[in-house]
Amino acid sequence: MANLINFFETFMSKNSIFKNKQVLQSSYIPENILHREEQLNQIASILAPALREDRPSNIFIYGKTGTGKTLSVKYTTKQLSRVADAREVPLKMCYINCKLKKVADTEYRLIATLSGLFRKKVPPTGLPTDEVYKIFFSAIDAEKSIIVIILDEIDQLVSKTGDDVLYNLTRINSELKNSQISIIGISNDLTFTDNLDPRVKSSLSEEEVIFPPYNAIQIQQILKERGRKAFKKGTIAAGVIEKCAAIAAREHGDARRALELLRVAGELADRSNSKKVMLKHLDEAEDKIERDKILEVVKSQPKQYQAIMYTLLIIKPDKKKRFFTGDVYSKYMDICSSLNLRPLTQRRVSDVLAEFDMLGLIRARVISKGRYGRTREMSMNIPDFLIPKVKLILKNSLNI
DNA sequence: CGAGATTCATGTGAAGTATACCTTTAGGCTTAA
DNA sequence: AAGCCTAAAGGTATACTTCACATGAATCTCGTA
Repeated sequence: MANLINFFETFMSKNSIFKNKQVLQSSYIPENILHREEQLNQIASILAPALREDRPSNIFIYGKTGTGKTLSVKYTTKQLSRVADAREVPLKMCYINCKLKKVADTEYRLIATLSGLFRKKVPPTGLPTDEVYKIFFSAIDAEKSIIVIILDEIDQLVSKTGDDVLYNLTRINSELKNSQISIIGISNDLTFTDNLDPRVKSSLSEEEVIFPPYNAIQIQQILKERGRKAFKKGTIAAGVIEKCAAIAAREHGDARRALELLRVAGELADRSNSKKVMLKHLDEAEDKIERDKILEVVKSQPKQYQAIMYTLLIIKPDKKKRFFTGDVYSKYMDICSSLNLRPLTQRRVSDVLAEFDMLGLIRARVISKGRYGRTREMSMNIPDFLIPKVKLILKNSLNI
């Protein structure tokens, strides 16, 4: 006990190198956004008519991850609704991330969570989908207002459930008496619109905004700006920002990654009682981020998925080695029987493996081996140094 | 020797099933007049 | 008689299974040079 009190005391008296760590969190919205003037202006001028209670055009936004799409949209809509509030213009913004499982990854759930934002609770299952539409419909049409629905990572939704949802959403306007909705779709898949129903495509992308990647210099400026607010003066060693930017620029100019890197490096520096963020902290941070991300994904998988993941690790944890669906499935059957777990069918396992590919846990592609059939060729995408740790987690969670 | 047919192992789409959950309805019980 | 609670009935979404067909290049077959 005494030890811990001591620990907390020193923790508090020890001065952190952070001034305000929040600034580096990905949820943080700075008051001025660098290098996105053009995009911000575009979005703002498209949305501005909302203040005169006209329906703004639908917007389709694309650009790779970490190019500031979400940030810019949130920033604009936040300012816009501030003005709207001041002038008592009825304007409502709904931000939804379609990637989140159990939140908005099916048509039903999307409309359900949307209704939830209007204080109309919808049960997680049981209602017919059109019933949910009706609930949503009456919720938004209850009083006159302009509603902007922001669908982040919209490509995820469509690839899983098709574009009917979008069609229904864009069509809903003609039925509404009081309100009008417009949709902002955000996607980081540039080819996303290609497989879209032409009607949906044309109405969703009445306006388009493109976010190009940042270059290394721009990322540096962003990092400096945020670093200045986040860290106390003189706590960043020379070259740290530069290296951080270089690492991120290597990955198509992903600013989110750069900021995360800087934050985690700072945390590591703090923890090791260092007075400055050093270059070595960056290296450590890179590992830690990757590790945490993967461990997080693995931990949050359902049991069956974990069993399959475990099978993959047993088969060949080597990054280079290739393996096929057949190998995986037969081994998986073994593991299931030794675990007393009812095995899924091969059909299902095939889908799960495809999902692992999407999650980046494995790399997979479908190949034909000619006379020897056709299969999914896979290789592990989890770095070697993490394998034992992942294995341990799975063992724990599967009671092995 | 080369064009076309064959073959294998599994991908993939569609339809069916089990489960968990929702609303509605009918019956049974209580309560108040 | 009206009100309230409970359990059964009837309905849905979702995760998974079952069924059946699609794939595509290595290999085989067979006619031809």
